[in-house]
Amino acid sequence: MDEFNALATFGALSNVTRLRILKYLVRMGCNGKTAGEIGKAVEATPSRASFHLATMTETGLLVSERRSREIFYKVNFNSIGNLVHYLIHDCCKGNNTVQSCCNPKDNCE
Amino acid sequence: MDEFNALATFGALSNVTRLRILKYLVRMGCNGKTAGEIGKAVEATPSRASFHLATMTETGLLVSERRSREIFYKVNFNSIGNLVHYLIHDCCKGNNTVQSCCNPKDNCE
DNA sequence: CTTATATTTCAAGTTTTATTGAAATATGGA
DNA sequence: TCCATATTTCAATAAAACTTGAAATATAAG
Repeated sequence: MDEFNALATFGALSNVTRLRILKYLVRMGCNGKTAGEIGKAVEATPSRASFHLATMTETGLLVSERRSREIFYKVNFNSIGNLVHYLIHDCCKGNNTVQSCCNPKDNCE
Repeated sequence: MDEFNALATFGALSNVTRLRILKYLVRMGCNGKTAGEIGKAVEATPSRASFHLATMTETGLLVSERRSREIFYKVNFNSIGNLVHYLIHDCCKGNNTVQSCCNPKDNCE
């Protein structure tokens, strides 16, 4: 992941509707859910849901697939993993676990 | 970390100036750097640097300390760790390493 | 007390992002 | 073909975030 994609992905995660879409889709599992179902779940109008789903798909957080008239969206876990890796690599100098990153012993005080 | 703080922290990381401030301060180590040095490093005017440093400090990403006329800022690694934990907990159902989160085997395909 | 340095705060303007509702596109069935 | 459903796209507006430069605050030194 490069800086441009990291910025876009952090931006995608910084909106409450999109963060709730992500949480909903994580719960809903591997088949994904339709744009309509997602919109209802997060209480967004169709066009608003579509707008946020497009943003999340552009950054790579979600992947979409049309099945007949419906479009299914699901989480791209690799994208989340890549973001975490980017954050840990750049912010914790290569330590690659949450534990070593967050250990107070490593935090200068 | 709650949803509100996660949103604010993702927002703090979604701006290129702030992301570069974070990277700079990670490199610069535990004593921190002054607002002036940080501003020069990321090519921001004093007021712009101050604005972004305030945003980052409010979310908990940075901590500040005045020493005489200067204000030193440094990274709060716990904040980054908490954010990663929030992301992994909510997005990967409790698996707490990057590896298990991102393993394609767990990704339904 | 005055001046200089470091930083923040404020108000104004600009840019970006988000919302809304209507219209357009895509698919499937009668 | 015509109609219904699902979703997206578009244009207009609204809201939030960012930038700028000037003024204010805080600290220190002469």
